[in-house]
Amino acid sequence: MGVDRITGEAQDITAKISAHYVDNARNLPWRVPPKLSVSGMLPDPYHVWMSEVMLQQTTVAAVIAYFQKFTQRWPTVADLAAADEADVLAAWAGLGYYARARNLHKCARHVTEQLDGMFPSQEAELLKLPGVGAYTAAAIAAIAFGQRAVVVDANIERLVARLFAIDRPLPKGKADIRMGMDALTPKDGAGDFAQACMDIGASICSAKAPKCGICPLQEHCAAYAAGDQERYPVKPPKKAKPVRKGRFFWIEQDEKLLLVTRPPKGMLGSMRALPDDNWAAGTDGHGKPPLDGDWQLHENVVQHSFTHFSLEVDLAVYQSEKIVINTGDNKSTEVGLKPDDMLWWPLDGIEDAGLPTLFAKAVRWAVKQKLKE
DNA sequence: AACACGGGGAA
DNA sequence: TTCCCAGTGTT
Repeated sequence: MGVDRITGEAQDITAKISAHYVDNARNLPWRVPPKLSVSGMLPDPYHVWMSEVMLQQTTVAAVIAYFQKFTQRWPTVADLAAADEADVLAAWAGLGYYARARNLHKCARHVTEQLDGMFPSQEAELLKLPGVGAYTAAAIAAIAFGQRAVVVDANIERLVARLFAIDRPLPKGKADIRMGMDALTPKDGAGDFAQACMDIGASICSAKAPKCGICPLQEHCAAYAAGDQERYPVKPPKKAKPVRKGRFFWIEQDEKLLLVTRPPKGMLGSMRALPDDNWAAGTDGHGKPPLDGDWQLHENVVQHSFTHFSLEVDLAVYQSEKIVINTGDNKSTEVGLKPDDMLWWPLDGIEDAGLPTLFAKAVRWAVKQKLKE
């Protein structure tokens, strides 16, 4: 069953999606409500860009608080460009996929310094910006600039795959899905139309237990007609997730905790962290502490799941009285700690250090242990 | 084309 | 547990 089966109904489907949006749009902080949107009002491109980047592989519920925090702290793209990268990354901590935050800051500087603070309005130009891919470029062009662009995110992927019963598995099936969305996308109001589709995808055409009974597109849906809704979109089988072991090192002195800044690329790149045994390199960590002394080992205090592996974490606590770390020169110490990347953070305000969740979990465990003693 | 890249919520 | 989420960049 192909897209062509349904093209005759395309305008009908489009009209029903648009109509549904008028009364059922989610009220989201980066959005212009449909009532205002019809009179031509467009949202701030900075807000659209910020929200779209945050929403990449991330649920709306998780994004809202971060969006509020970022736009209050950095109201314009120039403000964000003027910020230190470390502050932006710390503010992003907990949201995940930290390359997004590095690219966000890089993009803000590019737009501010090279583009006079104006985001491009054309999809092809948007696509050149760091952290802006096919989806985000189309979304910004349509939502912030009123361009006709074919927007395909996970919601729309699912909605269209079901509507047309697209059998070719992803990622190849993405081309069919895109064609279907192209056939539906109106010349005017593509931004609201995309958001309308996403809302239906999120609240009706959900991944599990879709609410076909209240779906305005029920009579047009090929998957529903076949009683096969949950089969779409067809995806390839998933790979098994290996389990890896790693160790964090707790070094405390004068009520301050030793943190490091991680290397700028790869896992949790450029984020502040506890010193560890290099578990991120692709295998189990080596387990060796970064300096000589007495260590108390606590096994398996944290479990954490990443996209492609799970991690079991031990925490080794430094017990020796006085810590001797030569920070006088700029060489790597024998133990693998680079003075430039080290910082002592008051335990008191450790929640402000901007630690990714993995390390925040270990800190919470350690603080809790200490209270019990 | 396949893989790396976080974290939380839902069932 | 497993699956999924307003994907992008690298190899």
